[in-house]
Amino acid sequence: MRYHRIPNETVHRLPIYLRGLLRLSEQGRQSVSSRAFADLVNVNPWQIRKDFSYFGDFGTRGVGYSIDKLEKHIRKILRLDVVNKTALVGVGNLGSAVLAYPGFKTYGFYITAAFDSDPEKIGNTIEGIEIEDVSKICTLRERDVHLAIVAVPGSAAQQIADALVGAGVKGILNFSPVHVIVPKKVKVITIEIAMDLARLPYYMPAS
Amino acid sequence: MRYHRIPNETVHRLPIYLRGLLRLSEQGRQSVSSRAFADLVNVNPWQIRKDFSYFGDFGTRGVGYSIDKLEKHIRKILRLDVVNKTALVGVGNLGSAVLAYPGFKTYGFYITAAFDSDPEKIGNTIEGIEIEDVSKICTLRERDVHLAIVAVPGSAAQQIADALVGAGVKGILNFSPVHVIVPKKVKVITIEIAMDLARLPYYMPAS
DNA sequence: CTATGTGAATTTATTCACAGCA
DNA sequence: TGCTGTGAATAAATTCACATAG
Repeated sequence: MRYHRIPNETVHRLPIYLRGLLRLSEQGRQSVSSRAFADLVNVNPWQIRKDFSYFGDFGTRGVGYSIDKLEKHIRKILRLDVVNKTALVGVGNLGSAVLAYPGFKTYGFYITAAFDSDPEKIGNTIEGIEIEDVSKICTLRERDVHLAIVAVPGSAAQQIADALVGAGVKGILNFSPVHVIVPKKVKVITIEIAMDLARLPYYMPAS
Repeated sequence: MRYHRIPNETVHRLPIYLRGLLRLSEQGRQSVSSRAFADLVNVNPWQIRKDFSYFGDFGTRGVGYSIDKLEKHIRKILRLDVVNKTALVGVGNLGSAVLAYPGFKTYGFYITAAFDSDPEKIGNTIEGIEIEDVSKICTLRERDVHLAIVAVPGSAAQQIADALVGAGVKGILNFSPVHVIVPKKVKVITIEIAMDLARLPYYMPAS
Protein backbone atom coordinates (compact mmCIF):
# COMPACT_ATOMS: atom_id res chain seq x y z
CA MET A 1 0.00 0.00 0.00
CA ARG A 2 3.07 2.13 -0.34
CA TYR A 3 1.83 4.40 -3.08
CA HIS A 4 -1.62 5.48 -2.13
CA ARG A 5 -3.39 8.78 -1.96
CA ILE A 6 -3.86 9.99 1.57
CA PRO A 7 -7.54 10.19 2.52
CA ASN A 8 -8.84 13.56 3.49
CA GLU A 9 -9.77 12.43 6.97
CA THR A 10 -6.23 11.24 7.48
CA VAL A 11 -4.86 14.62 6.44
CA HIS A 12 -7.21 16.06 9.00
CA ARG A 13 -5.69 13.92 11.73
CA LEU A 14 -2.09 14.62 10.74
CA PRO A 15 -1.74 17.84 12.78
CA ILE A 16 -3.16 15.99 15.78
CA TYR A 17 -0.55 13.28 15.37
CA LEU A 18 2.14 15.89 14.91
CA ARG A 19 1.29 17.55 18.19
CA GLY A 20 1.35 14.18 19.96
CA LEU A 21 4.73 13.33 18.46
CA LEU A 22 6.12 16.69 19.52
CA ARG A 23 5.03 16.04 23.07
CA LEU A 24 6.70 12.61 23.09
CA SER A 25 9.80 14.09 21.54
CA GLU A 26 10.02 16.65 24.36
CA GLN A 27 9.92 13.76 26.78
CA GLY A 28 12.96 12.31 25.04
CA ARG A 29 11.13 9.26 23.72
CA GLN A 30 12.53 7.56 20.61
CA SER A 31 9.63 5.39 19.55
CA VAL A 32 6.00 4.75 20.39
CA SER A 33 3.58 1.91 19.73
CA SER A 34 0.27 2.49 18.04
CA ARG A 35 -1.44 1.47 21.28
CA ALA A 36 0.39 3.97 23.47
CA PHE A 37 0.03 6.70 20.86
CA ALA A 38 -3.68 5.97 20.62
CA ASP A 39 -4.15 6.88 24.28
CA LEU A 40 -2.24 10.10 23.81
CA VAL A 41 -4.05 11.42 20.77
CA ASN A 42 -7.42 9.81 21.34
CA VAL A 43 -7.64 7.85 18.10
CA ASN A 44 -7.94 4.04 17.76
CA PRO A 45 -4.70 2.08 17.31
CA TRP A 46 -5.87 0.46 14.06
CA GLN A 47 -6.81 3.87 12.72
CA ILE A 48 -3.33 5.12 13.53
CA ARG A 49 -1.67 2.14 11.88
CA LYS A 50 -3.76 2.49 8.76
CA ASP A 51 -3.09 6.22 8.57
CA PHE A 52 0.65 5.78 8.97
CA SER A 53 0.65 3.00 6.40
CA TYR A 54 -0.59 5.41 3.74
CA PHE A 55 2.73 7.14 3.66
CA GLY A 56 5.42 4.64 4.36
CA ASP A 57 7.40 2.50 6.64
CA PHE A 58 8.04 4.22 9.93
CA GLY A 59 7.42 1.34 12.27
CA THR A 60 9.51 -1.56 13.46
CA ARG A 61 7.47 -4.66 14.22
CA GLY A 62 7.70 -5.59 17.83
CA VAL A 63 8.90 -2.11 18.78
CA GLY A 64 6.80 0.75 17.45
CA TYR A 65 7.12 3.86 15.33
CA SER A 66 10.16 6.12 15.11
CA ILE A 67 9.00 9.41 16.57
CA ASP A 68 11.64 11.46 14.83
CA LYS A 69 11.14 9.99 11.35
CA LEU A 70 7.40 10.23 11.63
CA GLU A 71 7.50 13.84 12.76
CA LYS A 72 9.74 14.86 9.89
CA HIS A 73 7.60 13.02 7.39
CA ILE A 74 4.29 14.42 8.57
CA ARG A 75 5.81 17.90 8.48
CA LYS A 76 6.86 17.26 4.89
CA ILE A 77 3.45 16.01 3.84
CA LEU A 78 1.71 19.00 5.38
CA ARG A 79 4.43 21.29 3.97
CA LEU A 80 5.26 22.44 7.46
CA ASP A 81 8.95 21.67 6.93
CA VAL A 82 9.65 25.24 5.92
CA VAL A 83 9.04 28.52 7.69
CA ASN A 84 5.64 29.81 6.67
CA LYS A 85 5.48 33.56 6.89
CA THR A 86 1.99 34.64 7.80
CA ALA A 87 0.17 37.97 7.77
CA LEU A 88 -2.54 39.00 10.22
CA VAL A 89 -5.27 41.35 9.14
CA GLY A 90 -7.38 42.92 11.89
CA VAL A 91 -5.78 43.63 15.24
CA GLY A 92 -8.87 43.82 17.44
CA ASN A 93 -9.41 41.54 20.40
CA LEU A 94 -9.34 38.41 18.30
CA GLY A 95 -6.39 39.54 16.23
CA SER A 96 -4.44 40.42 19.37
CA ALA A 97 -5.18 37.00 20.78
CA VAL A 98 -3.89 35.44 17.58
CA LEU A 99 -0.70 37.54 17.75
CA ALA A 100 -0.07 36.48 21.32
CA TYR A 101 -0.86 32.82 20.71
CA PRO A 102 2.36 30.81 20.93
CA GLY A 103 0.94 27.70 19.26
CA PHE A 104 1.67 28.74 15.69
CA LYS A 105 5.43 28.43 15.98
CA THR A 106 5.01 24.73 16.74
CA TYR A 107 3.91 24.24 13.17
CA GLY A 108 6.42 26.61 11.62
CA PHE A 109 4.17 29.63 11.25
CA TYR A 110 5.62 33.04 11.95
CA ILE A 111 3.47 36.14 11.88
CA THR A 112 5.65 38.68 10.16
CA ALA A 113 3.11 41.36 9.32
CA ALA A 114 -0.04 42.81 10.87
CA PHE A 115 -2.56 45.17 9.33
CA ASP A 116 -5.48 47.23 10.59
CA SER A 117 -7.60 50.09 9.30
CA ASP A 118 -7.82 51.99 12.60
CA PRO A 119 -5.48 55.05 12.51
CA GLU A 120 -5.19 54.80 16.29
CA LYS A 121 -3.54 51.42 15.97
CA ILE A 122 -1.40 51.93 12.89
CA GLY A 123 2.24 52.44 13.80
CA ASN A 124 1.90 50.72 17.20
CA THR A 125 3.95 47.67 17.89
CA ILE A 126 2.35 44.61 19.43
CA GLU A 127 4.21 41.39 20.19
CA GLY A 128 7.13 42.83 18.27
CA ILE A 129 5.10 43.39 15.10
CA GLU A 130 4.39 46.84 13.76
CA ILE A 131 0.81 47.40 12.73
CA GLU A 132 0.51 48.73 9.20
CA ASP A 133 -2.33 50.29 7.24
CA VAL A 134 -4.44 47.78 5.33
CA SER A 135 -3.52 49.64 2.14
CA LYS A 136 -0.05 48.13 2.57
CA ILE A 137 -1.37 44.61 2.07
CA CYS A 138 -0.18 44.83 -1.52
CA THR A 139 3.43 44.71 -0.28
CA LEU A 140 3.01 41.10 0.88
CA ARG A 141 4.01 39.72 -2.49
CA GLU A 142 7.50 41.22 -2.38
CA ARG A 143 7.76 40.22 1.29
CA ASP A 144 7.24 36.60 0.33
CA VAL A 145 4.12 36.09 2.48
CA HIS A 146 1.64 33.59 1.08
CA LEU A 147 -0.55 32.92 4.10
CA ALA A 148 -2.91 35.21 5.97
CA ILE A 149 -5.17 35.15 8.99
CA VAL A 150 -8.25 37.34 8.63
CA ALA A 151 -9.76 38.64 11.87
CA VAL A 152 -11.83 41.56 10.68
CA PRO A 153 -15.60 42.20 10.96
CA GLY A 154 -17.73 40.29 8.48
CA SER A 155 -18.53 43.45 6.55
CA ALA A 156 -14.87 43.96 5.64
CA ALA A 157 -13.87 40.36 5.07
CA GLN A 158 -14.51 40.06 1.34
CA GLN A 159 -12.68 43.27 0.56
CA ILE A 160 -9.68 42.16 2.63
CA ALA A 161 -9.73 38.75 0.98
CA ASP A 162 -9.67 40.42 -2.43
CA ALA A 163 -6.68 42.53 -1.41
CA LEU A 164 -4.87 39.46 -0.08
CA VAL A 165 -5.50 37.48 -3.24
CA GLY A 166 -4.28 40.47 -5.23
CA ALA A 167 -1.07 40.40 -3.19
CA GLY A 168 -0.42 36.78 -4.09
CA VAL A 169 -1.66 35.14 -0.90
CA LYS A 170 -2.44 31.46 -1.52
CA GLY A 171 -4.09 30.43 1.76
CA ILE A 172 -6.44 32.25 4.13
CA LEU A 173 -7.56 31.31 7.61
CA ASN A 174 -10.80 33.23 7.96
CA PHE A 175 -12.29 34.06 11.34
CA SER A 176 -15.05 36.29 10.05
CA PRO A 177 -18.52 34.78 9.91
CA VAL A 178 -18.98 35.17 6.18
CA HIS A 179 -18.27 32.92 3.23
CA VAL A 180 -15.59 34.77 1.28
CA ILE A 181 -15.33 34.15 -2.43
CA VAL A 182 -11.86 33.69 -3.88
CA PRO A 183 -10.37 32.22 -7.07
CA LYS A 184 -10.18 28.45 -6.76
CA LYS A 185 -6.40 28.49 -6.74
CA VAL A 186 -6.65 30.05 -3.28
CA LYS A 187 -7.59 27.89 -0.30
CA VAL A 188 -9.73 29.35 2.47
CA ILE A 189 -10.46 27.68 5.77
CA THR A 190 -13.16 29.44 7.74
CA ILE A 191 -13.44 29.02 11.48
CA GLU A 192 -16.90 29.71 12.78
CA ILE A 193 -16.91 29.71 16.52
CA ALA A 194 -20.66 30.17 16.78
CA MET A 195 -21.30 27.11 14.61
CA ASP A 196 -19.13 24.89 16.73
CA LEU A 197 -21.00 26.13 19.76
CA ALA A 198 -24.28 25.53 17.93
CA ARG A 199 -23.45 21.84 17.60
CA LEU A 200 -22.81 21.43 21.29
CA PRO A 201 -26.38 21.17 22.66
CA TYR A 202 -27.17 18.39 20.17
CA TYR A 203 -24.41 16.27 21.64
CA MET A 204 -25.14 17.18 25.25
CA PRO A 205 -27.06 14.76 27.42
CA ALA A 206 -30.64 15.80 28.16
CA SER A 207 -30.66 18.41 30.87
CA MET B 1 -37.39 7.59 4.97
CA ARG B 2 -39.33 9.55 7.54
CA TYR B 3 -37.91 7.93 10.64
CA HIS B 4 -34.19 7.76 10.21
CA ARG B 5 -31.24 8.64 12.35
CA ILE B 6 -29.53 11.79 11.21
CA PRO B 7 -25.98 11.13 10.02
CA ASN B 8 -23.22 12.89 11.85
CA GLU B 9 -22.11 14.78 8.81
CA THR B 10 -25.62 16.08 8.35
CA VAL B 11 -25.70 17.32 11.94
CA HIS B 12 -22.46 19.06 11.15
CA ARG B 13 -24.07 20.89 8.24
CA LEU B 14 -27.20 21.87 10.13
CA PRO B 15 -25.79 25.08 11.65
CA ILE B 16 -24.60 26.09 8.18
CA TYR B 17 -28.10 25.58 6.83
CA LEU B 18 -29.55 27.48 9.76
CA ARG B 19 -27.41 30.50 9.04
CA GLY B 20 -28.44 30.43 5.40
CA LEU B 21 -32.12 30.19 6.29
CA LEU B 22 -31.76 33.12 8.67
CA ARG B 23 -30.27 35.23 5.95
CA LEU B 24 -33.12 34.37 3.56
CA SER B 25 -35.62 35.05 6.30
CA GLU B 26 -34.16 38.54 6.81
CA GLN B 27 -34.72 39.14 3.12
CA GLY B 28 -38.38 38.31 3.63
CA ARG B 29 -38.25 35.15 1.53
CA GLN B 30 -40.84 32.46 2.21
CA SER B 31 -39.39 29.49 0.43
CA VAL B 32 -36.25 28.42 -1.35
CA SER B 33 -35.38 25.66 -3.80
CA SER B 34 -32.57 23.24 -3.12
CA ARG B 35 -30.75 24.66 -6.12
CA ALA B 36 -30.89 28.27 -4.93
CA PHE B 37 -30.05 27.26 -1.39
CA ALA B 38 -27.10 25.27 -2.65
CA ASP B 39 -25.51 28.39 -4.08
CA LEU B 40 -26.03 30.24 -0.82
CA VAL B 41 -24.55 27.67 1.54
CA ASN B 42 -22.07 26.05 -0.82
CA VAL B 43 -23.40 22.49 -0.61
CA ASN B 44 -24.74 20.39 -3.52
CA PRO B 45 -28.50 20.47 -4.12
CA TRP B 46 -28.83 16.68 -3.83
CA GLN B 47 -26.93 16.74 -0.57
CA ILE B 48 -29.31 19.36 0.73
CA ARG B 49 -32.37 17.38 -0.35
CA LYS B 50 -31.07 14.18 1.20
CA ASP B 51 -30.19 15.99 4.43
CA PHE B 52 -33.60 17.60 4.68
CA SER B 53 -35.30 14.31 3.90
CA TYR B 54 -33.83 12.76 7.05
CA PHE B 55 -36.08 14.81 9.22
CA GLY B 56 -39.35 15.34 7.44
CA ASP B 57 -41.44 17.00 4.88
CA PHE B 58 -40.60 20.64 4.52
CA GLY B 59 -40.68 20.97 0.80
CA THR B 60 -43.40 21.47 -1.74
CA ARG B 61 -42.70 19.88 -5.09
CA GLY B 62 -42.39 22.43 -7.82
CA VAL B 63 -41.89 25.23 -5.31
CA GLY B 64 -39.19 24.61 -2.72
CA TYR B 65 -38.73 24.42 1.02
CA SER B 66 -40.55 26.49 3.63
CA ILE B 67 -37.88 28.65 5.18
CA ASP B 68 -39.80 29.22 8.36
CA LYS B 69 -40.71 25.58 9.03
CA LEU B 70 -37.23 24.43 8.24
CA GLU B 71 -35.61 26.99 10.50
CA LYS B 72 -37.81 26.04 13.42
CA HIS B 73 -37.21 22.37 12.90
CA ILE B 74 -33.43 22.61 12.62
CA ARG B 75 -33.42 24.72 15.78
CA LYS B 76 -35.39 21.98 17.52
CA ILE B 77 -33.08 19.21 16.37
CA LEU B 78 -30.01 21.10 17.49
CA ARG B 79 -31.82 22.10 20.70
CA LEU B 80 -31.34 25.72 19.84
CA ASP B 81 -35.04 26.42 20.33
CA VAL B 82 -34.46 27.53 23.90
CA VAL B 83 -32.22 30.20 25.38
CA ASN B 84 -28.90 28.62 26.22
CA LYS B 85 -27.22 30.44 29.06
CA THR B 86 -23.47 30.26 28.63
CA ALA B 87 -20.54 31.03 30.90
CA LEU B 88 -17.19 32.36 29.74
CA VAL B 89 -14.03 31.49 31.62
CA GLY B 90 -10.96 33.56 30.85
CA VAL B 91 -11.37 37.19 29.84
CA GLY B 92 -8.06 37.79 28.09
CA ASN B 93 -7.85 38.88 24.48
CA LEU B 94 -9.62 35.81 23.18
CA GLY B 95 -12.26 35.86 25.92
CA SER B 96 -12.95 39.53 25.27
CA ALA B 97 -13.35 38.81 21.58
CA VAL B 98 -15.82 36.06 22.44
CA LEU B 99 -17.78 38.42 24.71
CA ALA B 100 -17.99 41.04 22.00
CA TYR B 101 -18.87 38.56 19.26
CA PRO B 102 -22.50 39.09 18.23
CA GLY B 103 -22.85 35.78 16.42
CA PHE B 104 -23.85 33.72 19.42
CA LYS B 105 -27.28 35.29 19.85
CA THR B 106 -28.20 34.06 16.38
CA TYR B 107 -28.20 30.56 17.75
CA GLY B 108 -29.83 31.39 21.07
CA PHE B 109 -26.69 31.59 23.17
CA TYR B 110 -26.44 34.28 25.80
CA ILE B 111 -23.31 34.78 27.82
CA THR B 112 -24.61 35.45 31.30
CA ALA B 113 -21.47 34.99 33.35
CA ALA B 114 -17.75 35.62 32.95
CA PHE B 115 -14.89 34.47 35.14
CA ASP B 116 -11.21 35.24 35.42
CA SER B 117 -8.46 34.70 37.96
CA ASP B 118 -6.79 38.09 37.54
CA PRO B 119 -7.65 40.35 40.54
CA GLU B 120 -7.20 43.35 38.24
CA LYS B 121 -10.09 42.22 36.11
CA ILE B 122 -12.46 40.85 38.72
CA GLY B 123 -15.28 43.28 39.41
CA ASN B 124 -14.92 45.03 36.05
CA THR B 125 -17.84 45.02 33.69
CA ILE B 126 -17.32 44.22 30.04
CA GLU B 127 -20.08 44.10 27.44
CA GLY B 128 -22.53 44.37 30.34
CA ILE B 129 -21.20 41.30 32.12
CA GLU B 130 -19.46 41.55 35.47
CA ILE B 131 -16.26 39.54 35.71
CA GLU B 132 -16.24 37.21 38.72
CA ASP B 133 -13.52 35.26 40.43
CA VAL B 134 -13.04 31.75 39.06
CA SER B 135 -13.81 30.41 42.54
CA LYS B 136 -17.42 31.45 41.87
CA ILE B 137 -17.76 28.91 39.05
CA CYS B 138 -19.51 26.62 41.53
CA THR B 139 -22.51 29.01 41.51
CA LEU B 140 -23.31 28.10 37.89
CA ARG B 141 -25.50 25.19 38.95
CA GLU B 142 -27.98 27.36 40.83
CA ARG B 143 -27.82 29.92 38.00
CA ASP B 144 -28.97 27.28 35.56
CA VAL B 145 -25.96 27.53 33.25
CA HIS B 146 -25.05 24.28 31.51
CA LEU B 147 -22.73 25.51 28.81
CA ALA B 148 -19.29 27.09 29.05
CA ILE B 149 -16.65 28.57 26.80
CA VAL B 150 -13.11 28.06 28.06
CA ALA B 151 -10.56 30.64 26.92
CA VAL B 152 -7.78 30.21 29.46
CA PRO B 153 -4.12 29.21 28.99
CA GLY B 154 -3.51 25.53 28.41
CA SER B 155 -1.95 25.10 31.83
CA ALA B 156 -5.20 26.08 33.57
CA ALA B 157 -7.67 24.38 31.25
CA GLN B 158 -8.02 21.01 32.96
CA GLN B 159 -8.53 22.60 36.36
CA ILE B 160 -11.20 24.93 34.97
CA ALA B 161 -12.88 22.03 33.18
CA ASP B 162 -13.01 20.11 36.45
CA ALA B 163 -14.61 23.07 38.21
CA LEU B 164 -17.16 23.47 35.42
CA VAL B 165 -18.08 19.79 35.47
CA GLY B 166 -18.42 20.04 39.25
CA ALA B 167 -20.84 22.91 38.76
CA GLY B 168 -23.06 20.81 36.52
CA VAL B 169 -21.92 22.11 33.15
CA LYS B 170 -22.80 19.62 30.38
CA GLY B 171 -21.03 21.11 27.38
CA ILE B 172 -17.72 22.88 26.96
CA LEU B 173 -16.34 24.77 24.00
CA ASN B 174 -12.60 24.62 24.61
CA PHE B 175 -10.21 27.11 23.03
CA SER B 176 -7.16 26.02 24.92
CA PRO B 177 -4.72 23.82 23.04
CA VAL B 178 -4.95 20.84 25.37
CA HIS B 179 -7.10 17.76 25.39
CA VAL B 180 -9.19 18.12 28.56
CA ILE B 181 -10.47 14.99 30.24
CA VAL B 182 -14.06 15.01 31.44
CA PRO B 183 -16.67 12.40 32.40
CA LYS B 184 -18.28 11.01 29.28
CA LYS B 185 -21.64 12.55 30.15
CA VAL B 186 -20.03 15.90 29.36
CA LYS B 187 -19.41 16.91 25.75
CA VAL B 188 -16.32 18.91 24.86
CA ILE B 189 -15.61 20.49 21.52
CA THR B 190 -12.07 21.78 21.21
CA ILE B 191 -11.18 24.45 18.69
CA GLU B 192 -7.54 24.44 17.76
CA ILE B 193 -6.72 27.39 15.64
CA ALA B 194 -3.15 26.29 15.04
CA MET B 195 -4.29 22.93 13.70
CA ASP B 196 -6.63 24.48 11.20
CA LEU B 197 -3.81 26.70 10.06
CA ALA B 198 -1.53 23.67 9.92
CA ARG B 199 -3.81 22.05 7.35
CA LEU B 200 -3.74 25.07 5.07
CA PRO B 201 -0.36 24.61 3.31
CA TYR B 202 -1.32 21.05 2.34
CA TYR B 203 -4.28 22.36 0.40
CA MET B 204 -2.49 25.34 -1.06
CA PRO B 205 -1.23 25.17 -4.62
CA ALA B 206 2.53 24.81 -4.97
CA SER B 207 4.21 28.15 -4.49
C1' DC C 1 6.02 -13.05 21.57
C1' DT C 2 5.10 -8.19 20.36
C1' DA C 3 3.49 -4.76 17.38
C1' DT C 4 3.33 -3.38 12.45
C1' DG C 5 1.18 -3.40 7.94
C1' DT C 6 -2.53 -4.43 4.98
C1' DG C 7 -6.13 -6.94 2.33
C1' DA C 8 -10.98 -7.83 3.15
C1' DA C 9 -15.37 -6.82 5.49
C1' DT C 10 -18.20 -3.52 7.21
C1' DT C 11 -20.09 0.80 8.01
C1' DT C 12 -21.00 5.42 6.71
C1' DA C 13 -21.66 9.14 3.50
C1' DT C 14 -22.23 10.98 -1.17
C1' DT C 15 -24.01 11.01 -5.66
C1' DC C 16 -27.17 9.71 -9.07
C1' DA C 17 -31.40 9.07 -11.46
C1' DC C 18 -35.91 9.19 -11.63
C1' DA C 19 -40.70 8.40 -9.85
C1' DG C 20 -44.26 11.28 -7.99
C1' DC C 21 -46.59 15.37 -6.47
C1' DA C 22 -48.03 20.50 -7.03
C1' DT D 1 -43.12 21.54 -16.20
C1' DG D 2 -40.38 22.23 -11.83
C1' DC D 3 -38.62 20.61 -7.83
C1' DT D 4 -38.94 17.39 -4.01
C1' DG D 5 -38.07 12.97 -2.00
C1' DT D 6 -35.84 8.62 -1.98
C1' DG D 7 -34.20 3.92 -3.32
C1' DA D 8 -30.20 2.25 -5.51
C1' DA D 9 -25.33 2.79 -6.93
C1' DT D 10 -21.06 4.48 -5.86
C1' DA D 11 -17.44 6.16 -3.16
C1' DA D 12 -14.99 6.82 1.09
C1' DA D 13 -13.64 5.77 5.62
C1' DT D 14 -13.41 2.71 9.48
C1' DT D 15 -12.83 -1.59 11.62
C1' DC D 16 -11.31 -6.19 11.75
C1' DA D 17 -8.31 -10.11 11.57
C1' DC D 18 -4.29 -12.02 10.67
C1' DA D 19 0.04 -12.82 8.09
C1' DT D 20 4.56 -11.10 8.70
C1' DA D 21 8.77 -9.05 10.49
C1' DG D 22 11.90 -8.00 14.41
